[in-house]
Amino acid sequence: MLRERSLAVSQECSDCPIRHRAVCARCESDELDRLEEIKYYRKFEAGQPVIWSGDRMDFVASVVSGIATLTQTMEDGRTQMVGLLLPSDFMGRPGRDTAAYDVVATTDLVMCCFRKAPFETLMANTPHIAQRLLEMTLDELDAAREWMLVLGRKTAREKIASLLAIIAQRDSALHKTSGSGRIVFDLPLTREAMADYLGLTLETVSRQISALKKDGVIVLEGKRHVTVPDMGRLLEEAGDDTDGGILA
Amino acid sequence: MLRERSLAVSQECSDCPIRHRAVCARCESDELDRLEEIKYYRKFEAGQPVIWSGDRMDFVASVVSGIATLTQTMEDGRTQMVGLLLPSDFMGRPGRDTAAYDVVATTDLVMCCFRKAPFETLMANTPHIAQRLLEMTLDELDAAREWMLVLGRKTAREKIASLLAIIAQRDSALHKTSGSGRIVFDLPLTREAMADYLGLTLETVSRQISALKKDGVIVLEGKRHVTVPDMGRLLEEAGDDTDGGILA
DNA sequence: CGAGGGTTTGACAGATTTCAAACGACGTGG
DNA sequence: CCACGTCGTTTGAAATCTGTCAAACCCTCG
Repeated sequence: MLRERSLAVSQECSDCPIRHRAVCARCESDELDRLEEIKYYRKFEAGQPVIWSGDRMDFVASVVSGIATLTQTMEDGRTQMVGLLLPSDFMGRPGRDTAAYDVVATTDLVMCCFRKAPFETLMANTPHIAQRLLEMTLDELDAAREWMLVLGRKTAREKIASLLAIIAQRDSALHKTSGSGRIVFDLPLTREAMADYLGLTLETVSRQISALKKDGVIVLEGKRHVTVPDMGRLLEEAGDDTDGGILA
Repeated sequence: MLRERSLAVSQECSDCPIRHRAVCARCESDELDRLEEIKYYRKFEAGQPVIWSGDRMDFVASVVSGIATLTQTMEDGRTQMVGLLLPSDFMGRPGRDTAAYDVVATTDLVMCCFRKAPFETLMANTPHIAQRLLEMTLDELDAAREWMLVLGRKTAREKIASLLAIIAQRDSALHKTSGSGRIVFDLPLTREAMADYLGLTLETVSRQISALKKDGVIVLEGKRHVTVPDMGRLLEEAGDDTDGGILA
C-alpha cells in the first residue's frame, strides 16, 4: 500500500511539523528528550474511528497531520460535533481515564501519543507542559463559546458563512496568501459533517451553500473546491463584526 | 442600605465559603498567604454589569457568592449566554488584557479579585494554582461542549428540561437532598435569561415551561419556585441518557 | 392608584426539517 | 467496456417547529 509510505513521519521532535504549536511547544530540549522517550505514533485512515465515547483511554495525543472530529451522540442518533482537531491540537484529558467524545479521523491522520500515566507524572514535573496545555485549553474554551453563539443565534445561512469563514481564515493563515485578494481552499468536511457541526440537516447545508453560490458570495468548482472573491462580504454574511477587519 | 450589611464577607481565606473549590483550592497555607496579600473583594447588585466585552480588564476573580452570566452579543442585538458563573467559578484569563464577554450580575454578587499582574507572577511560581486552573478550565470546556449539543440538536422542550435538570442537580448537590425524593429549587434566571442561555425566545421558554407543568413533569408555585416530582422523568424529557442513572 | 418589569397566551408567518426522488462520480465485477 | 451499486449531493413539496407581533395578566413598588 502506498499509504504506509505516504504516512511516514519523522521520529525526531526537533523537526516535527507541530513542534512550535503543540502541547510541547514551550519545552526545553531536555524536557523534549523525556517526552521523546514516551511518545509513539499512530496512524488512522480517513473514516476510521480513533476512539468511542466511554472507551477506556490510556493515552493522550497531539494531532501531527490530518483532521479529526469530536462528536457527541444522543440515544436516538442525533449527533453534534463539539470540536475539530487540527494539526497541533491536543486530545484527551489528564486525570480522566475514559473518552468523553467520539473521535473520528475525517482525513488520513497521524497522532503523536503519550501513555497517560507517564505523561501525567512528566506534567507534574514540567511546568512548561502544563502552562502550554492551560493556554491551549483556554483557547479551545473560547472557540467553543464562539460556536455556542453560532449554534444558538445564527440563521442557517449565517452558520454556513461562519464555517466557511473559519476554514478560509485557517487556510489563508497556513498558505500565507499575503495579498488581500481572493481566498481559495478545499472543504475538508462532507455536507453531513458540516451539518453536524452547525446543528443543521445536510439538506439545509446543501441549500444554503447553493444560495451563497447563486448570490456570488462563494464560487464552487466541483463540490469541495471553494473560492471566496470577497472575504469582507463573507464575514458580513456570517453576521460577524466587520469593524477592525483590516487584518481580518 | 441593608445591602452593605448583607454582603459583608469574611476577609479570611481560611473560612472562605469557596476555599475548597475555587482556583485556590489546592494552595498550601503559605501560598494562601501570598494570595491573601493581593486579593480584594468587589460587590455588585443584581442587574449590574461587572464588565463589558472589549473593556480593559486588569484583574481576574472568583465568584464568592451570587450568580453572574457570560454573554456574547451580535451587532443587531441577538445575544447568547455562553457561561454561567456560580460560586467558586473563575473569571478572566491570565495573559489577556481585555474582557472577551459581557459579564452581568444576575443576583447580588461578591467576587474575590486579584490584580492580573501579581496573580500571573504568583501563578508562575505556584504550580498548585495553575494546576487547579487547568482542571477548572477543562471542566468548563466539557460543560461548553455539553451545551453545544443542547443548542445544536435539542428541541425547545428538551432544552428547557436540560436547563432545569442542570439547575436541579446543582441545587440538590448543595442541599444534599439525600433521599431520592422530590427536588425543589428556585430558578435564578428570568425567562429572558433562560432564552439567552438556550438559544430560544422568551415566549417559547414560557410556553415550554407551561407545557412541562401541564404534563406534570414539574410543579410550579409562583413563577420561580419549582418542584420536580420525578427526576428520572425530567432527564427523559431532556433527552439525556438515563442509563446508569442510579446516582443521576 | 398607576407604572413598570416579568410573564403568559394567541394568531400568524416563516424558517428549517422531513420525506422522497434523482443526480453525478467512483469503483467493482461481469 | 459497460452495467451496477454506493456514497455524497442536490432539489422538490409538504409538514412542523419556533419566531414574531400583539395583547393582556400578575405582582411589586412608589
